[in-house]
Amino acid sequence: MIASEILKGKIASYALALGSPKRVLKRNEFLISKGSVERNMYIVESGSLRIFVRNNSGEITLRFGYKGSWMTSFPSFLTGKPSEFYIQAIKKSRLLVIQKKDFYHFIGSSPEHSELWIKMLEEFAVQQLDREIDVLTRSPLERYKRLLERSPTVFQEIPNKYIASYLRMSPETLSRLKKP
Amino acid sequence: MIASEILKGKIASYALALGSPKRVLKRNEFLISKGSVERNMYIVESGSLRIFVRNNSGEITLRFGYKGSWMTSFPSFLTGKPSEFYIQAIKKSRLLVIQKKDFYHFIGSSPEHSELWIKMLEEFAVQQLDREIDVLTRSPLERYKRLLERSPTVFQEIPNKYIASYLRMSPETLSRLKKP
DNA sequence: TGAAATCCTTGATTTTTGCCAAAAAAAGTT
DNA sequence: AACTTTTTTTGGCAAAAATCAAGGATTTCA
Repeated sequence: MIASEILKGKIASYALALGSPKRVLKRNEFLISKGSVERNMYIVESGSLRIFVRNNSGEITLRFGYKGSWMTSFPSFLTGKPSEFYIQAIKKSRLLVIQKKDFYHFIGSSPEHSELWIKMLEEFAVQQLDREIDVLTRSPLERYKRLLERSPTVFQEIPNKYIASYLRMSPETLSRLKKP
Repeated sequence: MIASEILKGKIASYALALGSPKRVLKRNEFLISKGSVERNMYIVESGSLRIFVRNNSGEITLRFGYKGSWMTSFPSFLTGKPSEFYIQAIKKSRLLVIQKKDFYHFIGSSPEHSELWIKMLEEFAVQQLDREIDVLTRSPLERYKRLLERSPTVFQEIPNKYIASYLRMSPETLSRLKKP
C-alpha cells in the first residue's frame, strides 16, 4: 500500500543479494557530519538515530530513525553536495548500507521500480508538508499532541531532550506538558 | 538546469496546445477550500496567492505564489483526498489550469518527462527540508534574514501580515524587525 | 479622485516559554 | 551490582514575543 514500505523491502532484498555491507555505530557515533558527501542510503536494522543541523542558536532536530527507518542525508544524497546535516546514533545501531549506484541501478531497472520511487517521493512531499504544519503550530501543547497521535513510537525510542528539540521547545517545557 | 522550471515550461506549452482554460480570481477569492478535492495544478500568470491552513489558534501560511509559481493543494492533488489547505488570491490573479489527467498523461508520455517529474519531486523534497530548518530556527530575526536572503521578491509581492504568519511571528514583531 | 477599508507602526502590558540551578531518576558502564 | 554519567523533573526568575489599543499610512474601489 505504502510505496516507501514496498520499495524499502525490495531494495533491502536487492542489497542483501548484492552482499551490501552493514554498518555498526556505537552510541553517539556519527554516521555523517556536516561537510561530507552522502553516498549511501541506510535502512536501520536496530538502534536509534537522529538527524540534526547546527546553527547559531544550537542544534535543530529534523528526524529520527529506528528499526525499519530509511536514513540518509537526503539533500546531499540527491544533489551530491556536502551535507548540512549530521546523523548521529542515539544508541548502538546497526544499518544496512545501500550504495547510491546500486540504488539508482535498482530504480532504473524497470518502470515499476521507477514508479515506486515516484510514489515514494510523492509520499515524502506530503509528509513533509504535514511536518511543516506541525512545526508551525503555535502552542507547544498542540505540537506535542500531534506528535503523540501521529508517532507514539517516538516516545518509546527517543530521549525526551531530542524530542523536545524536534518539537521546538525546551526539555523543561516538554517535561511539564507530559504531566497533566 | 532546474527541473521544476523546465517541466513548468513544457507543461505550460502542452496545456496551451490543448486549449486548457484560464481561471481568474478576484482579490480574496478562494481557489480551493478545505474539504474539496484538488483536481488541477495551476501556473500563476499574474497576481499573488497564498496557501494556508486553519487550526485552533488561527491561520498558518505555508506558501505564496506569484507570477511563474506552481500552485496547487499538493497533498490533495496527489492523493485524491479532500484538501486541508486553502488557497486564496491576495490580489486579482490569473492562472493557467492544468487538469490532473492531462498532467499525468504528459508525465507518462515519455521517460524524459517522467524523469523530469522525479527531479522536480526531488527538488521539492530538498526545498522542503530547507523550509523546515527556516521554520525551526529559533530567533525571529534569523528567520526574517533567511527569507530576505532566499526570497527577497516575497517582500515586494506579499503584504506583511501574511509574511509574518509564514515566518511564525506576529505582524508587530515583523514590523519591528524591519526597522534597525 | 475621494471616501472607505485595510494594513502597518508604535507604545504599554501580559503571557509564554526559555534559562539556570539543583535534586531525583534512569540508564549506561565496568 | 555498584558506580558513574546522563537525563528528567521541579522551582524560581528573566527574557522574548504576543496581545491590546490607537494613530497614521496605504490601498482599494466606486
